[in-house]
Amino acid sequence: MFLHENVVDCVVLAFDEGVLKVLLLKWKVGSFWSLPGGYVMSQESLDDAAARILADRTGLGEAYLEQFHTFSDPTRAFVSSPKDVSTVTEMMKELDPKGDLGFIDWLTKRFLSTGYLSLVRLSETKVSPDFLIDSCHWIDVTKLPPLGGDHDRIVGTAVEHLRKAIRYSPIGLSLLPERFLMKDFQQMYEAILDTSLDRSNFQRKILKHNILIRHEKRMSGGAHRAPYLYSFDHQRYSAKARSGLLS
Amino acid sequence: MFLHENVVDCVVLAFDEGVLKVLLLKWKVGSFWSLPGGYVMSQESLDDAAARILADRTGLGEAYLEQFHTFSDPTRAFVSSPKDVSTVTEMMKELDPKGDLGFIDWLTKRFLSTGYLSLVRLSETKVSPDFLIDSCHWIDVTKLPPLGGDHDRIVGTAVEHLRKAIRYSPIGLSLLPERFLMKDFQQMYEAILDTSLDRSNFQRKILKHNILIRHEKRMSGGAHRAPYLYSFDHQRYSAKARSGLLS
DNA sequence: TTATAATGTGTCATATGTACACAATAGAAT
DNA sequence: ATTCTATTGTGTACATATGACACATTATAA
Repeated sequence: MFLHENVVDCVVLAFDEGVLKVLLLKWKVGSFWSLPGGYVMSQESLDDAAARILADRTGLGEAYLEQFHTFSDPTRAFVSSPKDVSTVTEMMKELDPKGDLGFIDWLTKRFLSTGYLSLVRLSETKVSPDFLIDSCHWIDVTKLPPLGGDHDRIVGTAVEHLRKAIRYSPIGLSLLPERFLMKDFQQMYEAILDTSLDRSNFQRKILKHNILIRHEKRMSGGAHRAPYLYSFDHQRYSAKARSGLLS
Repeated sequence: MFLHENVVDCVVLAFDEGVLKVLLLKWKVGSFWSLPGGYVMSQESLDDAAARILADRTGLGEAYLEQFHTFSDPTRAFVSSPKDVSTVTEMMKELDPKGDLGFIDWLTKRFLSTGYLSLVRLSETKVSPDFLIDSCHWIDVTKLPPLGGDHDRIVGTAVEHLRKAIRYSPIGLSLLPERFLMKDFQQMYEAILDTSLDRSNFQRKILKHNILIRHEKRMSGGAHRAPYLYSFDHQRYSAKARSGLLS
């Protein structure tokens, strides 16, 4: 009846140097930037497609991964301006002389794109380019380069979704290592909520939930009192009524 | 490359007799129950498709309408059991002797279905069946009949979404008439959150936000003090930092 | 005129939020 | 060794929010 092409685009976020960073791909053709994405195959669920695409690009077998929105603007082709189309057409002659890939179609068609939010630990990823992708970069979400299509809007929606979701569950922990400092924990919340929080009140509030395990101190952090390391008590959290850690 | 069939399913909710009700369709064929839904056309956005389907079924030109999830389980065909398929096959001979509609395919294929939540005023809707639909009913969301495919899960996800969304914005007002009683307002929140709230504290909390306009009293409500009517002050709400009305 | 029942507002104990103060301490500086 | 420094952990005091309930108000029914 009405046939559509469905893709999945992954907004892969990591917490690095105190800021939220998103994994972006720089294309060989035209130096376009995009999110990691790909087709949804015939008998594949969206979740499976997203997991496959994430795994292919980052090497991660398990990671926080959640659908947040499906984008469908009929004008949302990845490349739209006539100038860009001709640039791409030219460059494609090198990469695909026989035109087997139908690459132009691919870049200029409208797709239904389902966005997935993934939260990862930067250190656990092994990102890799491929024959279409020149390089992979972790970019501060507040300093995005011009992205193809509506990918900038997709990133924005993903961050907005994260901001809401973090009130209902401690998913932010997916961004931190197994053992972390209270300072890191706080900075992670501050980066996501784009606000500053009172250090001592934050600490008291989080600890009162009783779902963090206090471990040994981390020494050699400088000429001052050494902070404790903490980890998340999954069991204790599951036992309680699930909720967010802030407000 | 990979072609899919995309549909939109609308979870249309109304507040009636103190409970949340969802608009369900009873099919002529097989007496199946389903949500109102339909195809996404070639150059149509999902939002447009949802608005079209809602308008066709309820007559509503404007209504609260928001996408909440895309369902894609490969096994999510509307009719799956062999028994149901044969029942439908038989009954289809009457409705569609020449097989023009491809109705069996339609019921047994997997679709990508994007769920939309709509909040309406029951009194403003004019629901209408059609040549495939026997009748339309408003059903208590906590007392659903067996629905085709995963439509029960879609309703559940929609209500869950509403429960979260209502914390961020006063969308619940879309369920109430222009002027309403504080009691209705409270019952609406209670129905959505599935909890009971203290009457006097609720009233004080809501009024403190200063976004309700107090009008005349509603007389003839019974042998007791008459309550005020209220309406929502959109301007004042827009001027403030947008947020939910409950904590 | 009185009774009734739902409504609007008051009160108080408790919990939570917020802004600081202050003490503790690991390592650097002397 | 001793002192200094910067960060961390905890304390305190005040404002505000929440929750449970009391009480006064009042439109209609009896």
